[in-house]
Amino acid sequence: MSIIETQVTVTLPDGSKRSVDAGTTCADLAKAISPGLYRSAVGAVINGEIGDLYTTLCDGDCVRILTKDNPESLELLRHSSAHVMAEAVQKLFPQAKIAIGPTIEDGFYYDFEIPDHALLPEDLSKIEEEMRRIIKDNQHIVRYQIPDVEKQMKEFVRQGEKFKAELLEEHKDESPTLYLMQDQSGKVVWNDLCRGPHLPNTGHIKIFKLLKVAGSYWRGDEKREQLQRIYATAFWRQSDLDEYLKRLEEAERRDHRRLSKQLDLFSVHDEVGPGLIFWHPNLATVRAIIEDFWRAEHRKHGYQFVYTPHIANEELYKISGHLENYGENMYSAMDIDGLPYRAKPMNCPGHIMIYKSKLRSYRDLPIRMAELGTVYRYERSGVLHGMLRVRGFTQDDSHIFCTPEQLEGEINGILDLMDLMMKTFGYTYKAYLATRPEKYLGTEEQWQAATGALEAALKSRQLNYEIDEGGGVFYAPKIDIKLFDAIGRAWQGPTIQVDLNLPKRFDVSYIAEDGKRHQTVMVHRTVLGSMERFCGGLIEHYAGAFPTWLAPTQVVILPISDRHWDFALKIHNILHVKDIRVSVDDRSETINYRIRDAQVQKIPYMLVVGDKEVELNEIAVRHRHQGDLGTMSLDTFIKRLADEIAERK
RNA sequence: GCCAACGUAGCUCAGCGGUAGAGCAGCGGUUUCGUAAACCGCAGGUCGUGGGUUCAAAUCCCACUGUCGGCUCCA
Repeated sequence: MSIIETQVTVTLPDGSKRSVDAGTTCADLAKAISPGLYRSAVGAVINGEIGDLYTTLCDGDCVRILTKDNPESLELLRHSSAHVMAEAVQKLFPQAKIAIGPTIEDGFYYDFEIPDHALLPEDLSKIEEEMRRIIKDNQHIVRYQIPDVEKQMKEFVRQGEKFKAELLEEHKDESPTLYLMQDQSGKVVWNDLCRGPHLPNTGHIKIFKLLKVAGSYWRGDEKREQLQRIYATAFWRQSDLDEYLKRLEEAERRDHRRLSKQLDLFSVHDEVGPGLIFWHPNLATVRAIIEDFWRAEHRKHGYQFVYTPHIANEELYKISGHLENYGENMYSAMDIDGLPYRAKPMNCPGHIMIYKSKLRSYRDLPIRMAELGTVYRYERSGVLHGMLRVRGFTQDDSHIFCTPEQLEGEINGILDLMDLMMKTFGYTYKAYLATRPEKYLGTEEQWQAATGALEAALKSRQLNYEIDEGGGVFYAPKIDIKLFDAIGRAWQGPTIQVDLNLPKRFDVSYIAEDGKRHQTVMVHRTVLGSMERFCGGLIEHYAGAFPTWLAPTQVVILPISDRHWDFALKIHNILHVKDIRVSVDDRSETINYRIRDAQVQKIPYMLVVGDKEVELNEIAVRHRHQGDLGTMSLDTFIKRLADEIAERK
């Protein structure tokens, strides 16, 4: 053994340099800086990468010691918690084989194959209990570079850890490491093939919770082994966990399926089929108003409206390539006069038919065709979800036909419209530019031109965007917009695609100034997505309390007793002719009961009318959120209401 | 499609081998009320569908169907 004693120099976060003995670990460094830092240290960031606390420092390293006050340390906490969970599961279910256990946003999971047991929710508390024991043991978590990969491989095979063996085989040339769990005597009680990093010991884990069991596939591939997954989370502070659980509860409270029952919004029927939505009057009202708004804004932005058939000879989808590339999502053919017809899965071929119905000149372009087009797509039964994932839906679909020179301007126009829509509904958003994937159609120049136009438009309006390298579809680069709702959840939003495929397949062209035929540039875009998904999302975004301009019922009049009915009816009629959605609740229930009912129905305004109001010819106004607003004249109220509706608040 | 759980009155749920129960909603009365649930009564279910086990099935078993969570976040 010949350890050469030398010094290495490292840089600390404040920029200062420190000279330490070679072989010094981050832990030693922390101890040298201050005993307090050492006690609270759980890891380190070395040259920008999170690492173990016991990582040996190299000359020139930039080091920052991580404590639980650093947000990055949650990664360590959760990753180590995943190991503890896996150790607990294998202790309780010796047949369990471990797959992978990464950290994810808000927590972590671990996948297992347990041949002799299906995990039940009840098992979670048992596993938690076992985890607590492991944590109490304060096992050391030690990084161990595998000296002999072949030997370790055999060991995994002997243990039946086939997933770990497969992973080791895959990473054998990357100096693979195990993370060992050692008890206080130094005995290795558990290990996992893992690249780390991890906490120095299990004692740091205090606040964790197993959340749910779920199914998954090894490597996400449905042809491979079906695994059982446990989702869980861990935090440093109880208050953080409480807050997280509260967020989950809030999401549940806003669930559109739950609110639908309470507010009578939509239904799905076994007799009819899954994924097919029935819009009840309340939600149909909301939709109709959104559609009116949508039409008005599209008209302003130079769109023309079209309607296309819901079924078509499948020849159309052969030409478009949908049958070939999208056939799995299309419903099977029906026989009409001996010819196969299909329910339409997309609106684009139909719009192209309209475009191609006559010769187009460059002077005609751009042509912006818009349709609230209902389409039917086969979605696998397991993915259906309320209104958010369905089999029949109406897209706010548009196709823009233009010249290459017009493309950037058109993208800009779409972004304008999108921005207006999102602001109106109170969403914030973020843009992603998805570029050419590995498999693609068209030429490199076409991709460059199309992607360039998309990016130029984003840049010109100084919109913040991220590049999603290779994230485009095979026939088009695109801009995807991600929405963030009232509680910060992300939703799939508008999308803009420059199609490099259909114009060619359908020979979509125009006559240019040079008198020659040129291929038309075609852009697909949707701003709301589908009415189903958008309205479903809106329900959750607003927690069922639609803003006044959208509310199915905007005002309910509550006469105190039946001698006030005439007055109530008079108010009702005045509001009704002003196009206010108003009703009178003259049920023989107490006023408190009817107020409560209106509150639960989230009706924006309640007008209470009794002796005082009749005498003064006024109304007592109650707002669903602000409560009693006092008495005012009907004119004052109408003005307030009209302003609110005009402002779409 | 696959794995797991679930399906009882309009809604939320209890019952888990002896032939179905509550609260709310609904309907009929009484009450005529001042800012989040008045009182009394009535009615409502072939317990998702089909088959099996049993003297007896909502309850146990099988199949189907639907709902719900998950199946991308790489050792």
